[in-house]
Amino acid sequence: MNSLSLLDFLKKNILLNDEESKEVAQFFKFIKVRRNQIIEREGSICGHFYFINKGCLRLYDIDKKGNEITAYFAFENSFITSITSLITQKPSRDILISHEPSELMVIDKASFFNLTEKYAPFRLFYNKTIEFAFIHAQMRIYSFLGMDGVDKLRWLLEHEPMLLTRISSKAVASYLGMTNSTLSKLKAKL
Amino acid sequence: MNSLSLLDFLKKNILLNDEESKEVAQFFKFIKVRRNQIIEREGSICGHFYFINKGCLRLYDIDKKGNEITAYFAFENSFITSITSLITQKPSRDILISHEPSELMVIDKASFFNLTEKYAPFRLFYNKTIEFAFIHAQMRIYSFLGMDGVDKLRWLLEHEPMLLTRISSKAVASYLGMTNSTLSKLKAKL
DNA sequence: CTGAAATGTTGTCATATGACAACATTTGCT
DNA sequence: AGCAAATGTTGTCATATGACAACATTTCAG
Repeated sequence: MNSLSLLDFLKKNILLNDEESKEVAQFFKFIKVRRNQIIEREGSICGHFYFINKGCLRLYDIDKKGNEITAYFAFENSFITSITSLITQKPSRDILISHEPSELMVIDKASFFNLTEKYAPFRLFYNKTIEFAFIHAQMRIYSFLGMDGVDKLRWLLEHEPMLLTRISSKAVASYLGMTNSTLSKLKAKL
Repeated sequence: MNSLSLLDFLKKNILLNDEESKEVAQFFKFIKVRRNQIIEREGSICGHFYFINKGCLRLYDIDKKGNEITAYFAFENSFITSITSLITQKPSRDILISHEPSELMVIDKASFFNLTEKYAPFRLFYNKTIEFAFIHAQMRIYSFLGMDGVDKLRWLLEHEPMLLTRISSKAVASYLGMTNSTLSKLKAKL
């Protein structure tokens, strides 16, 4: 059964009971994606949330100079989407891509927000998720605006070491706001 | 009467009726602060939300090198607080300071969250506020990681021009992630 | 009002990082 | 398995920005 991990998550992290968890899970659809597969593209209005059963996704943007800037990464047992486009309902600047072969549970925006209306714990979970996404973004601003390259790399080793083991250097560099050649040189320096 | 602006805000932006607005407003306390007065200090656990009746506040942090990094600014008719400390209930890295003589309506954390329980429109407003704070932080990451100084300044002129008219250059520089001397030179270049 | 402190401007200089390129390595398609 | 494309490494060079300092201007407290 493909939604085992989602059911677990609904029970343990969102604190729904068995019954509710099954009801909620019915609104999700299982999809499988290859490595480096684009899941949401730039220019479209994002209408889905993705729960990651297995694998990892990345949300990024392409700036005026043609360079990638990474918004964030997500791994198993977490949700990801282009929240900006989803909330504003404007065409997205973001691209959502898989970095490993992944198994996802997809839910459309309307169903998702209906669930936040119907199930108080689900709403609470959504609100907490946004709060922590904000705190994380804020921490990144604090951390990256002041630091030089070596310090950013050390920061990453301390706070999000998984990125360095599971994600391509190019994508990590785009998350740290530097080029891949600079990142490569910094890693050599240690 | 000091809470006129708050009452207006509760009615127009949060969509509470007259009765409800008055009830809600009772939980706020009026305070007046001078220019450059510290309202929340580093190291304490933040327990209040501040509605700005008049004036402007800034939330910032001091990094390892001793440089200021600004999280955000807020002007009249908006809320501000050290949301990270308030949510995590950990000692704050943030300092909240006034940049003009300001009139504030303060509410403690517990009362605030009680209001989100009691009044659905108030809860909705809080959730929307966090969503947009997140979107704003994300936009800043996108905008600032890739850009050089001139582009950041142009970005600011386009998106938040009020900062350049109402806020000291030093504080603006700390928002853009550059030194005040660099900002000064960039402004000279146009 | 007056002087002290904070802020803003401008200059010089050192340095971290981007741009670009050559090459090595890994990945992915058929 | 084998070739093409993407990614990673390393080098050289140019440049934007930080560090620091001198000075001008503004702000603020007594």
